[in-house]
Amino acid sequence: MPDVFQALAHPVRREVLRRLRAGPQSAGDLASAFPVSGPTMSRHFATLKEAGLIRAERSGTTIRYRLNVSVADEALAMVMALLGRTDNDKET
Amino acid sequence: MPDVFQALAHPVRREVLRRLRAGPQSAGDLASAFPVSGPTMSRHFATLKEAGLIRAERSGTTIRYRLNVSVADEALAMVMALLGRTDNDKET
DNA sequence: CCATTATTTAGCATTGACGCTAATTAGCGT
DNA sequence: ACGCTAATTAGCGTCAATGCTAAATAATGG
Repeated sequence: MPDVFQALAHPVRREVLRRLRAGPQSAGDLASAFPVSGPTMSRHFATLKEAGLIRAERSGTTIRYRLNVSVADEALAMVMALLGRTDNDKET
Repeated sequence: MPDVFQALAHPVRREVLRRLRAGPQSAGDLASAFPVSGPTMSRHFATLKEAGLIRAERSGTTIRYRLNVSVADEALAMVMALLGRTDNDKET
């Protein structure tokens, strides 16, 4: 799984993930919500896909993307392990 | 707050954060734990500092870094908002 | 098979990240 | 002031990420 953190590093990709939390969406619909070209969006999808965060599913001519919940959960667990509290500190 | 996600995107910086969870540590001690030059480490510290994730504190000639718990908590909350479950899905 | 729509891949330019060595700043002891 | 140690800033390569337009692939309908 090629670096989930790298995939999260770009605002467009984060927004894609946020939109996919509401449910699956086609590449086209997703792409039209951003001020970048289709090919560029396609590359962002590929990055998210390689990180395992989303999955593609063909439906005729359109491709529907959806959040890969298990990997998202793993990523969240990693971040918690990294930044989460352990009752070692006590300040702002 | 200059992109926390960008700061988390590099493995060395993540490891630094992980080490700082155990408590404050000097720049030198921290740096000697990684196979990169001091100046490079210094830049990583700067990135983490700009993201607000760590704080510097001079102690004589040495500089001690420590996790900024409040920002770490905020970052964690952001990731949870991004990837956390909402009871909308039901699969692997 | 050709046209059309949806999406990705190819190719290219620009920008930013990363890492190095050399030089600089900062503090302390003599 | 000088020298020493700790750390950062400056300057410079190199490589990866981002974004574009143009071309290719995939699926469907006539």
